[in-house]
Amino acid sequence: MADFSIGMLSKKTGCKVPTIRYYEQVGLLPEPYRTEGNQRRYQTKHLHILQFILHSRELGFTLDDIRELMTLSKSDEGNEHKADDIASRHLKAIELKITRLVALKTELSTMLKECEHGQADSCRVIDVLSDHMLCKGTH
Amino acid sequence: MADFSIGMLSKKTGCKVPTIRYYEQVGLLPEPYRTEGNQRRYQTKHLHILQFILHSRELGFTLDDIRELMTLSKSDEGNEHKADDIASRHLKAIELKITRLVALKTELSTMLKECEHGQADSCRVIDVLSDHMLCKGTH
DNA sequence: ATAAAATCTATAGCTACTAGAGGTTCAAGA
DNA sequence: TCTTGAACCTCTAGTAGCTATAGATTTTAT
Repeated sequence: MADFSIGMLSKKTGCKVPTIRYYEQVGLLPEPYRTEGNQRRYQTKHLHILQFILHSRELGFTLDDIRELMTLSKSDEGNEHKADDIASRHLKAIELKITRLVALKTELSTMLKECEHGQADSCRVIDVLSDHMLCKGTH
Repeated sequence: MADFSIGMLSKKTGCKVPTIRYYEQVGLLPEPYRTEGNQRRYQTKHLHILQFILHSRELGFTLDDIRELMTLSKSDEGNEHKADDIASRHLKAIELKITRLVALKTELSTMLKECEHGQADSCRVIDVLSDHMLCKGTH
């Protein structure tokens, strides 16, 4: 029931202390009250909000996205579609990233395999990087 | 044969002018000579080095990686394995990123699907984000 | 009462650029 | 040759999302 310090909030959430202060500074986490000695004291509501932020971050949402999602969740009905839009937009971005990374992975593995199969002193990593033409059609 | 301006180098490579100056500033691209009026004039060697940088960046190497790769390519033999190491390390990092992104993608799609199949006003995007327990086992 | 641990603010640093201000130089046409 | 406009110059500050440091204060435990 007792309110808790920033260190406790950090332990409960796994979020580093300076990061908590940073989220407050950029307006994501509401300012808690202070002790007479000016230290922050948090309540359950702060815990929930911080968890929301952290979970959204894990899912790759930007702080701006999160800001928007939070105002949506506070305001009246009819905003679900907006939250939906933000999430779908984000999903598309992630799919694109995956596609690109898989292509990179392929190119890198090819480069490394060529290296392995050559003679000991013919590793081509640097040569391949120097020469665009050696890329196997991924760009 | 003629040496060329920064704008020309930019056109030849697709790299923006301020970015070229930035690469010079951080020591990746050697300083070219200057005209009497203090403008940069590049030669073919700069073009090749910049292409090396850009290609490595496309493959997701950091500027520090690239710096290391470039010193390796300059120095004596026996360094191929180091270049190899950098590349394999990088490949592993990419594979990890892909795994994580695929998990994210799954979680996001699930979230969005739950939203679609519910009644019109029961979109759960915000609720799911608020509650860690609703994640389907991806963390 | 004291000492250690935790907290406070403020500032600077990180990556890899990008944008802007305010001034100079170059190249081409008249 | 002169002029004009595009391209160039340097320098500073801003972006995202923190992290690290310094130096001072407060809280907690003994």
